Amino acid sequence: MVTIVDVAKHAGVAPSTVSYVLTGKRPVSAGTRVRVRESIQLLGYQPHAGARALASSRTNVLALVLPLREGVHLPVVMRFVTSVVMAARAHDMDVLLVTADQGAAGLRRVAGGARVDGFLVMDVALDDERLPVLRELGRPAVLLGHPSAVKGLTCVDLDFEAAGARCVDHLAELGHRSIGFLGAPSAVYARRTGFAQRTLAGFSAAAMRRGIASTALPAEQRYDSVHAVVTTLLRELPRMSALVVHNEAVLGWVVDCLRAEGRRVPDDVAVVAICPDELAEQLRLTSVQLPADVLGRRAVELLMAKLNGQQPPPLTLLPPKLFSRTGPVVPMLAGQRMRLGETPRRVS
Amino acid sequence: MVTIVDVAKHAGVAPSTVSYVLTGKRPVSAGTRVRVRESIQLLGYQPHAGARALASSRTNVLALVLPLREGVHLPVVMRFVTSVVMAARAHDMDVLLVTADQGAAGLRRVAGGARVDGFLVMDVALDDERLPVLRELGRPAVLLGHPSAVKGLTCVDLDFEAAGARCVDHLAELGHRSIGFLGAPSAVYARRTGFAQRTLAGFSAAAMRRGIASTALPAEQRYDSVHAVVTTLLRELPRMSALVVHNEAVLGWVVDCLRAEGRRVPDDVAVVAICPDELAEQLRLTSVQLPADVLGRRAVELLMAKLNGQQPPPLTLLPPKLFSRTGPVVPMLAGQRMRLGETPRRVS
DNA sequence: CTGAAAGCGCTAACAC
DNA sequence: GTGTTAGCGCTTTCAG
Repeated sequence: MVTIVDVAKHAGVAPSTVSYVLTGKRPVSAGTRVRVRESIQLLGYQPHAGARALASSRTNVLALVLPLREGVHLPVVMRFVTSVVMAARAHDMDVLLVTADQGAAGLRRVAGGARVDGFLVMDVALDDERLPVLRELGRPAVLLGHPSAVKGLTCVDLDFEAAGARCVDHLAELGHRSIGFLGAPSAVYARRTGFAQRTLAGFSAAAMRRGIASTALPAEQRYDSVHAVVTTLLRELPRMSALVVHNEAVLGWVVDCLRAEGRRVPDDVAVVAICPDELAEQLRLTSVQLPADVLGRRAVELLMAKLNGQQPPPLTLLPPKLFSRTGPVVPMLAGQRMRLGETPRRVS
Repeated sequence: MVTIVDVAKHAGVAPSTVSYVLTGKRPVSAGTRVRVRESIQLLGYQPHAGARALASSRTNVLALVLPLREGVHLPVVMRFVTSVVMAARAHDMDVLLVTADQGAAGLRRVAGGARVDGFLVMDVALDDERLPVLRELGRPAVLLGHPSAVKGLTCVDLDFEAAGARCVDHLAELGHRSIGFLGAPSAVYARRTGFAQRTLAGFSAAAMRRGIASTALPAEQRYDSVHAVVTTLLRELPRMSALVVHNEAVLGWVVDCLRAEGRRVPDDVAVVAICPDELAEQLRLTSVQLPADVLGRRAVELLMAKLNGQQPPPLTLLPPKLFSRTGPVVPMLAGQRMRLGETPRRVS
């Protein structure tokens, strides 16, 4: 293995100088800097992460705490993961995965062993048991999602309340006076997950404010549940002309079910979703974006700020963006014809 | 911070003894062992990961290299991730995430800095550019998926070839004589991804062997593409009575499209999928399981074996398991009625 | 069965 | 602007 001493010898300088070239923590004359860089390149030197962590008590690793619970939409989680990893890499950080099932003990273990510099925690409940632990550990942490009391924390989230309201406003402007809401599985509300409750609250408040009739129901991740919810909504709100869907997993089925009940989408019932753009694009539905990439990146940036001793605001809320998609909604019903792309070619 | 010296003093032993109690690398008398354990507990001692790595050149961290390319199904990747993390934890290992976009350089960086003990690489292409790098790094690695030449490597994979054949066999036994194959996006085949090609090969060979008419087409992740493929298949194989689908992302649409073309599922066209059980269960389709949890766990176990100096076989293939689901397939068409669960209750 | 002590490779005072 | 050096906390010989 090639060490810092090897590099120092090769460049004819002291080990510390090599270190300073690498960290930039003290000025090095241009000449030596170049020489050291060349030696590093030539010898293929890579600082030993453990040694560095030991000497500097900085690991350049952050922990990403993942949810694994019912009702979390795997593709969305995966989008967060990739955006966090890429953002972290841009700050020369690596990402250590901690699954939520390891609970508070997992956080303790990882922090206690000085394995990570800070935490990124996803899927925070309104009254999350990990919050006291996070405080006690005294390591910088940023939450993706936010609990009820935000004081002393750093949280990033989409403004779900505004998102729920935004859907209503958009539909109201189009003239709808009776709007349904199809939400996440009931378990998600039962465990007081912030984003779900807030979206619903924003939706309800906006409907109330505008004197719009509305009803909200949770939907499980099964076709029959979605179907039951849709028929119930149609029964309870006979004049329902629009539906807000906050449940990525069953979004496609919602359209199916409306059609199965004889409602054309969007002519009879307009559908607005709160979901990742990619999914809405695929189904060609109007939607409020769930910008996992932006949220992930912002979370990493806030964590880096805290690691550098700054005190970012306790709550960063991203304003929701509604993207209106008109035109034919897929999937189509029997009998209708799609615009076809080129004829598929055989797999080679 | 509480160090090994603190524990040693508290227990009245030498630091080395504490170390040996922890690692078990040399026998310690029952009495002292208990005393040391108590002190550790009492003081809340956690070994410093960096110091440990420096002294022992073992990090207890493994790198998981994730694919991020077009056509990889995010939920499936996420299932692998969680199963790998949980299996790793069972071996007292943590998981560091490396995204494939970091490429060979990412592997070099992580290995060179002694950040990890070994690699788990997902989504390996038949002629993967990272393989030579992995060899050169000289760290234990296990591949999820396998390239064409397996010599000197350690790979775990579902036996996709057998999976493709299994679908044909199952359908043949049910009397089908004309079977279509709807595959992954063409990009997946273009980049010579092992699992996709092998499934197709197994399917084609089995059809050939049994004298069954068959046609295979790739499908993009858009409704119009799926629709085009389905109509093309129906045109090219007019007597097609069964369809094998190897494309999780569009599985639901396939059923929609068949119905849009006036074919009842499964009465007119039987559909067999190769996908995670959960998805098949949701759609109530017969399927060959994609057991991400088993594969992930097995991969970790093989990596641990290599870290312990063993030489596991170069290729572990899991036999495919077909799970037959009969009864109504969702989603239903307009006019048809689902068995309803209980009436949904309002979101509190 | 246990202790003493020499590093592991790097950083960050402290010197000049 | 650069060199010297004392640790960082742990493992692991070598001694007993």
